[in-house]
Amino acid sequence: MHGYELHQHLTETTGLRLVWRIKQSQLYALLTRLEERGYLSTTLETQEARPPRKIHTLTPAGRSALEAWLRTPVPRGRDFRLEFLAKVYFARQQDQTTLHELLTAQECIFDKWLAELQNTLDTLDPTSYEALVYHFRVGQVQAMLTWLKELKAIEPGK
Amino acid sequence: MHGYELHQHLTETTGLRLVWRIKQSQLYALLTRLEERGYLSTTLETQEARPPRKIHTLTPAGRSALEAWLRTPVPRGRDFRLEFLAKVYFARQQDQTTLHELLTAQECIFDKWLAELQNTLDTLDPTSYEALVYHFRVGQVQAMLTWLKELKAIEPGK
DNA sequence: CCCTTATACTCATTAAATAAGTAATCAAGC
DNA sequence: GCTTGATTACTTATTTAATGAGTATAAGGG
Repeated sequence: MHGYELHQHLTETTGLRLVWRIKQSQLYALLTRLEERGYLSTTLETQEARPPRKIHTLTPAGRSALEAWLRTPVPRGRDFRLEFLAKVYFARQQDQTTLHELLTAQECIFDKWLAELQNTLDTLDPTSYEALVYHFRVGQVQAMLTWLKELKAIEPGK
Repeated sequence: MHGYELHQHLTETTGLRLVWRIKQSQLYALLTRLEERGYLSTTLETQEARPPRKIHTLTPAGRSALEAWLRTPVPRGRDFRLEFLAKVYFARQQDQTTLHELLTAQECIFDKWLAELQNTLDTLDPTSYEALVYHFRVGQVQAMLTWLKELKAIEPGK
């Protein structure tokens, strides 16, 4: 796909735009960076009377980086809203197994984190600011965990 | 306070560092920006054999901007984790009324947002990616709302 | 015929964040 | 007594992300 077309997909067609919005100029910059890093190869498709299209294709390195990325859960809660939901977007387009494994891996990470949070919360003065922050985090992680579980239940499982 | 001291407070003493971490160089940059915008006034305190301290004081404009900021709820959920929790940090140092009003205002905004989310969720194909994203958001907002309510109940409220 | 919209990409600028440095003092250790 | 390392206080350079605006051309609509 060339940059222009890709941008159209991202702003119109795709559901991905719900979680990941990018301006045109930023996308172009991103594409050249991805090429520099060897994830994309680019060929020019000249047209008469229009600027030539840069057709970008995933290199083998690019494809395997993508595959790896989309199987890896995110380490921190703050990456969930954007990055993890993007992973889910792509994982759903692969087989259901990929999605299931992603969800389970993420659940596992959050289970551990939740336990840690609960632990430190217990050590804190319940009237302190710290306690209030930890209490908030516990709530957020719990919400993410129930969402993960519900999604696993809904999806036409493996 | 001068920049160095402020940075020490932010990395050691304060509970604020739980939600808001800043590198030294970034803090200095921020302070000069705040001065440029008229929120801080700066005086030099020369010492022998040490670089002079820049003592920063809130201008009236700065103080009132702070007051306004800390009474204003955040418009979007993604600003909650960092910005809203910071507001709570400062609001707790004022009288309890300020905190209570902040919490209530935020609750009000999220109530409306939740209703909107529920509405659009109903119109969506439940197997679509969009539905899944909205479902997630509903969960997050609900978690924030219960946290807000619990905090209101706990604080020695007016 | 003029004005808008679509096509396709570029460039300049601002803003945010990190890393790394400076240069002097003081305390402690071998 | 000489080095090592921590403390004080602020600077500078570099990278990265993000925004905004701009270019040039052609097709389509009133």
